[in-house]
Amino acid sequence: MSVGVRYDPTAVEAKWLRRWAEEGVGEVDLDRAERPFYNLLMFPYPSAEGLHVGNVFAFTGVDVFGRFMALNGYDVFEPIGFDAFGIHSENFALKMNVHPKRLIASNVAHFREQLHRMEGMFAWSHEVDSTQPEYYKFTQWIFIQMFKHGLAEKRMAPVNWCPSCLTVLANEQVIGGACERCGSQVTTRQLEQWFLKITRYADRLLDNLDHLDWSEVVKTAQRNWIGRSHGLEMAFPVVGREGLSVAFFTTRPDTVFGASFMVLAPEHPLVPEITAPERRPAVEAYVREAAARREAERLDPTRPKTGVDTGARALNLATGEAIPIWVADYVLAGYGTGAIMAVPAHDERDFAFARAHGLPVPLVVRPPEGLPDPLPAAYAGEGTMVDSGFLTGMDSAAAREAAIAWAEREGYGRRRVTYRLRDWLISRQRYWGPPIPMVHCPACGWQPVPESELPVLLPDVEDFRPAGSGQSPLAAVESFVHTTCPACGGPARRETDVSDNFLDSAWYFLRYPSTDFPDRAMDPERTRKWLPVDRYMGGKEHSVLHLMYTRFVCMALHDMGLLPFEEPFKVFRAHGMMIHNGAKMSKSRGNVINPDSLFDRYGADTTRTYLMFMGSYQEGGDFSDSGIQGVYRFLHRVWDLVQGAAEAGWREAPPPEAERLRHRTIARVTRDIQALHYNTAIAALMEYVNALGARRDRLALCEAETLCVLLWPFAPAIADELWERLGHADGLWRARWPQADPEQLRDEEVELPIQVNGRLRDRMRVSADLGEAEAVALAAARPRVREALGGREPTRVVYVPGRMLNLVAQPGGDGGRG
RNA sequence: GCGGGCGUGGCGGAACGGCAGACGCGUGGGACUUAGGAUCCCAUGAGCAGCGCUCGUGAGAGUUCGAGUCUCUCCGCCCGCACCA
Repeated sequence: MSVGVRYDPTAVEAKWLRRWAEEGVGEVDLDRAERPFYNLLMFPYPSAEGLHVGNVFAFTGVDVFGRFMALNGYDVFEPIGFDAFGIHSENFALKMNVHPKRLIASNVAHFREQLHRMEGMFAWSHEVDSTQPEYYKFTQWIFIQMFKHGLAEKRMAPVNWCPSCLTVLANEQVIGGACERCGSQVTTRQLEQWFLKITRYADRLLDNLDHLDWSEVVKTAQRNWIGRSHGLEMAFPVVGREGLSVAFFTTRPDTVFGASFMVLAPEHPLVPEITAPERRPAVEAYVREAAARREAERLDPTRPKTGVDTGARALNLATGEAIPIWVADYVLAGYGTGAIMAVPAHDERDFAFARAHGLPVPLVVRPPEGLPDPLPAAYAGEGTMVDSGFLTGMDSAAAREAAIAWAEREGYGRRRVTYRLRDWLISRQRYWGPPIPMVHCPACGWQPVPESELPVLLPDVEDFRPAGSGQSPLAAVESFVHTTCPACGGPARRETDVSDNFLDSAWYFLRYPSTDFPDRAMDPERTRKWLPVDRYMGGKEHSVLHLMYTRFVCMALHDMGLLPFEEPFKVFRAHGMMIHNGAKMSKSRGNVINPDSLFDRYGADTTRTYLMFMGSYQEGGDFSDSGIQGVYRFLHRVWDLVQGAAEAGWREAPPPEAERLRHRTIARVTRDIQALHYNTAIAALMEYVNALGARRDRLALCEAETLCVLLWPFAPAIADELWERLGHADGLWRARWPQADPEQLRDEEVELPIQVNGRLRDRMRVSADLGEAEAVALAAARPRVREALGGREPTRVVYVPGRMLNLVAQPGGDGGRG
C-alpha cells in the first residue's frame, strides 16, 4: 500500500500495522529485559458481537501508558488473551444453537483482528486462551493445589440457583437478587457443591488493602464486601429444653438487657426442634412460604416484616426473663449463626418487627438529649445505659466491652469477628468450562486426579444444553463419568461439574510470562522477574468479583510456596464508563457504537485519540459523533503542518519563546500521561499544533520531532509515518521520550493580575521575579488601580511573584456611610 | 438507609486556594472557492446603548486579602452495597 501526500489514515495504518508486526514491536525478550514493566489490561471476553467500543476505550488507555513507558526506557510487557470459557459464551451458543467450541473459535478470530486493528502494542507471542487444554490443565492444577491444602471442599449448603442458566452461582454473581449474567431472579436451593475457602483469608484480604496503591473506589467496595464486624457470640437456653440453646451474634452486646425476643431464620435447623406442637402448622407454613419466596423479594428491606411465633421461649441470661422465639425471614440463614437477639428499641429492623407484632420495646440506651416516649423509631446511637443491671450508668461503648467480659467470664459466650464474605462457590452445572479434576471413590472419598493425568479434557458432546437437574451435561457422558480411583484403583466416578469462569481469570496474568513452558503453570524465574504486575487498569465492575478472587488465589498460592508474593497487582487504576448521547450504551437504547465503523471512517489513530480526549479516563466521558470530527481534523492539521514545514525547509533553531513552549508542552504531556489525564495531554498537543501553525513556514526540525514523539502513544501510525518522513530510519518505538528542561519552564515575563481588595482591576507585563516593593510601586502608578484605590493607601499587600498582586485598602471615611 | 463520586457556557469538558470557562464540539461572521457538510481567519458565559462595569461554577452560610477549589447545612444526579444483627 502506498502512502501519498494527503493524510489517508487507512493507508498509513495498514502500512504501520504491517511494519510493527515485522519488527516485533510489542514483543519483549522476557529473559533479557533490563527494566521490566508489566502493563496489564483486563482479560478480554470474546463475545459474538465483537469488540465493544468500551473495550477499545479501556484498552487504549492501558496501551497509551504502555507506549509512554516504552519510550521512557522500560521493557514493556503488554500481553493479551481470551477469557472464552463461561456462561456468557455458552448462553450465546445456546441461543444461536451452535456448539460453543465452534462459535468461540470464530469469536476469538474476530476479536484478534479487531485488537490488532486498534493498534495495541501487544505481546502476541504470549497469547493465552482459557479454553485451550494447555491453559486449563493448569486451572485444574490450581484447583488441586487448593484441595490439597484444605482450601477446596464439597459440602451441602443453601446456594443461589439461576433458573434460567440452570446452575448455581457464587454470592458475588448475584446482583440485587438477580443473576449477574442473564438477569433472572435467583432462588435458593440446598445442594452439595464445591467451595473455595476464601473466608479464611478475609482478614488479610481486608488488611492488605491499607497498603495497596489501588483506586479508592475499588478498595472501598472490597472493604464493604468483606464486611468485617466485631461483637459477641452468645447462646440463650431454650426454656424447658435441657441442653438446648440458641446461639446468636451481636455487634451491640451492650444492649443485651433490651433483648425482648429472639428471631431465627426460617432455614435455621432448630426451628422444627423447638416449635411448640400447637404452633407447628403455622410455623411450617411460614417456612414453606419463605423458601418459595424469590430472593429479591426476601431481601427487600421495605417489605413489611413478616414472621410467626414458635411458641418456644429463651432465657435472656442478662435479665433472667423468658422471651419469645419467633421465626422471620428478615433474619438471614447465612450470616452469623442465623439467629439474633432482637433489641427493638435500638435496632431499626427489630423495631419494625416488634411494632408489627405487638412485642415489647424496652429502652436501655439513653442519649444525652433523652428520647421521646413512646419511641417513634429505633435509637441505634450511643448513650448511657439504663435499666441494664450491672451495665446501668455506663457509657454504651464501655458497656459493650463489659458485656463481652461478663459473657466470657460466665461462660455464656465469647468475643467474635464476623464477615459478610462467603466462601466462593465454584461448581457450575454447565458444559462450557474446565471439568473440576476430582474423582469420588465409594471407599476413599474425594480424590484429586493425579497431576500427571491433567488435563481432564472437556469431552466433546453434541448436547451441551444444561439439564436443569442440578447436574452438568457431563453427567450424561458415561465414558467420562466412569473411571478408577487414583488411590485404590477401584471403580469411581468423576466430578461432572465444571469450575466457575472466574477461576480461569483469577490467574491468567500469572500464565502470560510463562506461556512457552508447557510443563509448568508459572516458571519461577520468569515469575520472579515479571510479577507482581506493575500496573493493572480496568473497570470497577470487577471490584468484588475478579479482583477479589484473584487476590485470594495469589495469597493461597503464596502460602503454598508457589508464588513469591501475595498481592498480584502493585498498582490498580479503575477507568470510567463510556456514555453515548447522555446514556449508558445498550442495545435496547440503540446507542451502541461499533468500533469497526469508527476504524473504517476515521482510522484507529483518530478513534484512539478521540476516546482518550472526550473525557477523563478515570471518570469516563460522553461520546459525541461530532466531537470525533474535531480530533480527525486535528490529525489532518498535524499531517499538513509537518508536510508543509518539510517542504518549506527547516530553520536552524526555534526562537526562544517557541522553545519555551516546546518544553512546556513536553512537561504538560508527560505529567498528564503519568496522572492518566489523557484528555488534557491531548489538549496540550492541540495547543502546541495551533501555536506551530501560526509559524508553519518557519518551523525547526526539533519542533516537528517533538510533536511526533508526544503524539505516538495516542496516534502511533500517523506519528510513525511523519517520523519516517522526517528522515528517521528507525521507528518511534526506538525513540526516547523528550525531557523538559527546567530552565525553559521558567517564564521571564508574565502578565501579572492586579487586585484591589481581592477584585481584579488591572494587569501589567512585568518580569517574573519582580520584587514586592517594585510591583506595588508599578501597580499603584496605574490609573485604573489608582481609581480603584480611591486615594487610599494599601494597608496590606499580598504578593505572589509571577501569580498575582493584591492591594488591600480599608474602606476610607470618604466612602463610608454617613 | 449506608458507602463512594459528581453538580462549571448551547454541549463534552479545563482550572498547585491566586486572571473561571484551557482544549474540542456547536453557533455567528468573514476569506478562498463554479461549489462545499473541505480548508483558513475572527468572534462566541450572561446583562448593560455606552469595550468598561456588574453578575456569574446546584442553593445557603462560614474560613480567607482572595473560594469552582477548604468547612458546615441543604437540594439534585450517578455508581457500589443493601434486612449482614
